[in-house]
Amino acid sequence: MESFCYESVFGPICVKLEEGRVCGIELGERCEGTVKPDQVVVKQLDEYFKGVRTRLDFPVKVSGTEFQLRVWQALRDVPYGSTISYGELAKRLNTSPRAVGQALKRNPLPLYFPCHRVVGKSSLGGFSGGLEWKKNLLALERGERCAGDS
DNA sequence: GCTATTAGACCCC
DNA sequence: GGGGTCTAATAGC
Repeated sequence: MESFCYESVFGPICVKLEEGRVCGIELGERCEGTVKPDQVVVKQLDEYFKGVRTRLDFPVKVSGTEFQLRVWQALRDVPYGSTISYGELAKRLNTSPRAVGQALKRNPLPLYFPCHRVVGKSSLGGFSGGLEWKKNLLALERGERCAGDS
């Protein structure tokens, strides 16, 4: 498995590649970096973390059940800077909130599939890379300086 | 197949 | 706000 490390403002990110395509993103993980960082991916991440880019679009390789792919694809319809509840997303996919949560948890490509934009109805919900990331990313998209600022 | 588990939602107190 | 109950997909048996 090829990989490289990207240093974001919120912390390190390990990007995993397969056949030149992104197949995994791990937030908060610093990895060895077996290959030279992919400039296309790095540029998009730079722009995203600067708040310039609202959508990541690089070649990816995803694997999952048909249901999971449907959920992840649906995420890309959630507009930048807004959030959707698990229930609402479930309604769109004609399934249950619980199942949506299961699929999101197994999302191998956070950021690319913006699972941080999915929140619980009366709580933040969870996040695979840690809740701090979710809060930071939402703050970034809402144009705030930093999470927790008052 | 069946059972336990889960990043939710709902209702009731 | 803290318990129960329903829920659908998944992992493990």
